Amino acid sequence: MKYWLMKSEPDEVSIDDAIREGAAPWFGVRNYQARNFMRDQMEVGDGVLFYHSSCAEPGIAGIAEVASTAYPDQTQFDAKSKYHDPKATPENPRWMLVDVKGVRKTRLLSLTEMRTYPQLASMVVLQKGSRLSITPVTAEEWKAVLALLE
DNA sequence: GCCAACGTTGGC
DNA sequence: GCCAACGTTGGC
Repeated sequence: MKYWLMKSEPDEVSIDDAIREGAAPWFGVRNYQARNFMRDQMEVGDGVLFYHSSCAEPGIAGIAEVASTAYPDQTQFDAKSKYHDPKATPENPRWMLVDVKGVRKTRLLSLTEMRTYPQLASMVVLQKGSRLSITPVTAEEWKAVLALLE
């Protein structure tokens, strides 16, 4: 059992969407580090901090969980998709994803608030210049975040 | 819209 | 393999 923080633009998929839709493919990741986390490390049941990015109030907006192991992201094969990758083929997929299921909405733990807590200072998402859309969260960080969301 | 930080591409 | 140019992310 591992823990993760996953960024989503609420204009695309918000925590409300994720809860309403249930398990849904986390498509569109086009970064190798983030892909490798999904492909190599994620397991069904892993905890996810659902983070809203590129919006008025960026921060953790809810809890989700990993709902599948990794499989190919179908949007890479779709010439009409903005996530199309001409170098990917079904025989040789480049991009993998997992299904993610929204569990519950929480209060918004904003990025600025997160920065005020020493117990969260180690989180990858808070590091200078960090822009990875999927980052590992330690058990200690997970517990600390959940305590703040009570 | 700006821009710092970082990732990717491609010529050499 | 180096690295300049370019593209993207994402907070502000």
